[in-house]
Amino acid sequence: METQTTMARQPEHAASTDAIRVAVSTVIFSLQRRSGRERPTVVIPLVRRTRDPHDSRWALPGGWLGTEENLEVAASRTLGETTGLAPSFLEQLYAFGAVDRSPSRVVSIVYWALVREDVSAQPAPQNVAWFDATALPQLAFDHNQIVDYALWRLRNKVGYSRIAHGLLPELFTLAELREVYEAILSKRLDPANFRRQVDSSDTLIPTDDFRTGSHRPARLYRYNHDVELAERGPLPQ
Amino acid sequence: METQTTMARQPEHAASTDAIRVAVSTVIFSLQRRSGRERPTVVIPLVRRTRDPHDSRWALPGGWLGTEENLEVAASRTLGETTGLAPSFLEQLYAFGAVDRSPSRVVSIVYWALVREDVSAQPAPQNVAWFDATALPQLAFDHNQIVDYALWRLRNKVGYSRIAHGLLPELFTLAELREVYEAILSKRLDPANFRRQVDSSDTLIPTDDFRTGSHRPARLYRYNHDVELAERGPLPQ
DNA sequence: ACAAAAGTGTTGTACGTACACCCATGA
DNA sequence: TCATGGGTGTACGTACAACACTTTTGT
Repeated sequence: METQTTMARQPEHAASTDAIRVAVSTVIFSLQRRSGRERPTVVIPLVRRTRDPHDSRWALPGGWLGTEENLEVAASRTLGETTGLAPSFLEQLYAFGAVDRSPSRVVSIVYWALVREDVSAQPAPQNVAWFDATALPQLAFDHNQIVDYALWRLRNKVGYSRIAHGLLPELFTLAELREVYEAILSKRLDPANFRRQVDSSDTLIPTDDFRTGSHRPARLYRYNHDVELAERGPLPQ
Repeated sequence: METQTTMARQPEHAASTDAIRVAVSTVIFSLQRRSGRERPTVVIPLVRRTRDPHDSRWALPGGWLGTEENLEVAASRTLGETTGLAPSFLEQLYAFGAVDRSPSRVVSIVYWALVREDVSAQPAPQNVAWFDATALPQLAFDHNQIVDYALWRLRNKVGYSRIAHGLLPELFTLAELREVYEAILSKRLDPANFRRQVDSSDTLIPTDDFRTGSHRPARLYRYNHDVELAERGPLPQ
């Protein structure tokens, strides 16, 4: 039979794969506030391309997978090269491999990450700029679709995990945490109910410090690192 | 600066990727009942390898990604070669790319699929056998971990989507549908509450036929194809 | 008539939402 | 003292689990 002969051919001979290359890219989410106390915006860093195809278009940070490099390591590497710091969250998003997504055949393993708010305030390297994630220009390749999908995952995950903490610095007020949720979900949340929800979930440790501002001081909280930002299931590593 | 030069190198020159090959594999779930009216078991088909590495071990169906072949097409192809039929559900699971998962460097894009119960009752091709998904032997490569992850996704998704319908034939009783949930989740469900839950969700169309057996006949239902088995988000295609 | 599955009704608890209300501070 | 955000109390509605109960068949 033809069938099982074909199937038994697992990874030991490389028939006609010569032209397929593997890249790793990362959608990196962070927060920015225009002026000091404004509501935050979800932003992502993009890299301006300096060659064809799509010369001078903005693209996701990424690069070729190294022969001796694990996928997640490659994602961390490009992430570090772009933001200069380590992410508070990093997860595989999807593998994009449509034949026509690039002139040559490229399969892109895309990751998505969160970096804390203070990080994206650092000066960005040349050719790197931060954009409002909901108002992007036309990007290179299929990167607009990729960002849309990453945003969808972010919004989803915010609903059933504590992932939003990954965008905040060590200490934060409940209002600041709520504003993160509001920025991601694009809707206002009831402060009273929000408070009860989060502090009935054992993820916050109250401190004795307060953020003093224009009104009644707000208590500062710290994230309880005993609970994971998000359950990842039985994935290796 | 070194940084942006590195990052701007997107997919136009193929430095040191020669040794990385791309495979596509699929975890295929179906149901089997030992005798006619027994409780169903979740089963998956495996292929016995006939070469090194891992000669004679069981492995997931899969093969090399064709140069002109989209990822999902490759998954469908290997799925058809194994089961002989089309899946009722097919979704990307994860990209596995650890350096040490195979003697040579292989990145496997893994899909998972559901095929209806009646399909897996057909005689399997030579070298293909169906196994209880919760009691597998030691498989080739990292395939045990992959199946564990696929099972986790299946159990998760069963909680928030109508995916279980994808394992049943066109017509089924509520008890049969409930048994699918019970087999996947490994726990018993209250028949009364289960009934209300599913038929308040607009996914079932009652027919005028009944399944007659040893007791009171049960109404047969049909799946309402207007509602998707599972929401996939803004993914391309 | 009886066993067993099909199918209905009822109740309690948990949780999210809406919103009224008090508290503490800067200006 | 007033405006405003911080923080508490309470009431309502929906969703789900538990379980008692009725219906309908085969034997």
